[in-house]
Amino acid sequence: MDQVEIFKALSNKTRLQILGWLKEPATNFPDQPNADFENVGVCVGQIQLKAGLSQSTISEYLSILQRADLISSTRLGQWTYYKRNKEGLEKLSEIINTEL
Amino acid sequence: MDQVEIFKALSNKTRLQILGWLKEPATNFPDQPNADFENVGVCVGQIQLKAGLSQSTISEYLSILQRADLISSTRLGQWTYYKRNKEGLEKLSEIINTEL
DNA sequence: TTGGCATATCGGGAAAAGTCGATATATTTG
DNA sequence: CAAATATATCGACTTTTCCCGATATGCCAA
Repeated sequence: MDQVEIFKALSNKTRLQILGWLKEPATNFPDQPNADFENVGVCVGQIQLKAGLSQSTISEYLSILQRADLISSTRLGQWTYYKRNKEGLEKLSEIINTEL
Repeated sequence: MDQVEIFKALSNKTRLQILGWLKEPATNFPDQPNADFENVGVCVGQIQLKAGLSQSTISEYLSILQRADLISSTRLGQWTYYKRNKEGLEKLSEIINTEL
């Protein structure tokens, strides 16, 4: 994964917020029914609701974050759940600490 | 400083390279005459030479990095020297580790 | 198997970023 | 002070990003 793409993914207020929300899903998405935050994460609709942007925009933003390895997705039935990707964030931290 | 602006500053290959070069100035700018890397850093012309983009572009890039607190500048005579800003980078690391 | 949700993809218009050459400003030196 | 040099700023053009509505796709239930 290109480093520039990681930083581009983070260069947007809404995408940064989403990542922050997914760090504490139980706190930030108290209304998600049948939540299994640990294993699957939060579904697109809940994130969209909280972000207040269009469905297509949020779907796109989530895929940008996923391409940057910052989040990962699981499909369950008609829902796609996204969660924080610990490994990707650790790698980012590593880049900053060793290369910049 | 807005977090988004920090990540935007890093969302460009050349700017990322500059920051990397300034981490090891003695290695990356062996030709700078009268170099005082510790105290002042590297002058714009040397960075421009290495980056291979126009003078105006590099000047602008350096000011973007400075606005993001990732580097700092010192004017000495007709030269402006830029160096890595340790504190800003530590703060960035902190953001990633605690908020994302 | 059809209708209804949830999500993804597509196409586009507006805004921002990338990058340049030209010009302005500051500093040193003759 | 005038010329020379280093850097900053400006104006312009191209490319990318933002964000939307419309449409497509996938999945479930009746």
